[in-house]
Amino acid sequence: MTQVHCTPAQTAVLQVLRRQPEPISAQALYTLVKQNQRIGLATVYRALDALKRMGKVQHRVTLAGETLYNAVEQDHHYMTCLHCGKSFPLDTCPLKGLEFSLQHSSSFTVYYHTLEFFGLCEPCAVQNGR
Amino acid sequence: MTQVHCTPAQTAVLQVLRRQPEPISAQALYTLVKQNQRIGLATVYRALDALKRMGKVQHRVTLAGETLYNAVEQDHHYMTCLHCGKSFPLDTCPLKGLEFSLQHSSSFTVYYHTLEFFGLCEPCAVQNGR
DNA sequence: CCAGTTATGATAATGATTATCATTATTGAG
DNA sequence: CTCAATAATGATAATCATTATCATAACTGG
Repeated sequence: MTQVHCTPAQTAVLQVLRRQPEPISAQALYTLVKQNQRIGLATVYRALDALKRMGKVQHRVTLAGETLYNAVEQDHHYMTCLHCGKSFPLDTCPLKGLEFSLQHSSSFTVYYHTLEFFGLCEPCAVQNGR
Repeated sequence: MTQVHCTPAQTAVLQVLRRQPEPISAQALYTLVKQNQRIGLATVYRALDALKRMGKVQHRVTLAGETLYNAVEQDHHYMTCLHCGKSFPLDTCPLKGLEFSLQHSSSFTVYYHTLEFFGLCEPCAVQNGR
């Protein structure tokens, strides 16, 4: 059964996450939260998962296979270079303002979305013959 | 230096991938390719990476942390339930037809994008009190 | 035909995430 | 308020997809 209230750990994790200007990994978050209170790494993972299912936290996965989390309030989107791996933030979400109620079959409740563009950044494109 | 020509392994991987109706994992692809020729798992991963950098293959990561690949020709998008993990395909890409040349700073060459919606599917939403 | 370079395979190593399990906190009935 | 049942937590072992390593095979240009 999906819980309604947050556990202390979840509250702590969410609180720290909301202060981050950029999406952050579970491990990095673990380090930050631990500065203020006793908490285990597993609990951080569990909290992030629960918060995701509550629609309060969203995630994306880097090319290195690391999952990054951020509060849903900040909807981050990036262009990521397939060559050097760097990510460049977009200033707006291209989906902003579009109406998707139609698209989302009435039976699915959307909490958040992940949108990312992949390709080559200028330096890498040049360096590789065009 | 980014290569221009495909190696035999890359050609084989791409060929099999193009036959798949759905995005598939590297390991599953490995099994399929191996039915026709001698190939190593590492080579499949290397080929997929190279094909990605050539803009011929795109990827997305499941909630289970598995990376799925598909030929760029088929632009798949999904709604994924955060509770049961099932993915439901969208019939159209919401970005279709939109113009992003402005969005993509002229200096970034976009090969593909990944768009995914997360939330709760009907059954899971009901089962969890709304 | 050979030297140098690139691709490949098999397998060991990596590392983020998850499972396990004993312990602690919480909650509700009485 | 007190105890039993349930949920949460922490420490750590286990998992498993992906990557690194390294010896071998294929290819390329001269």
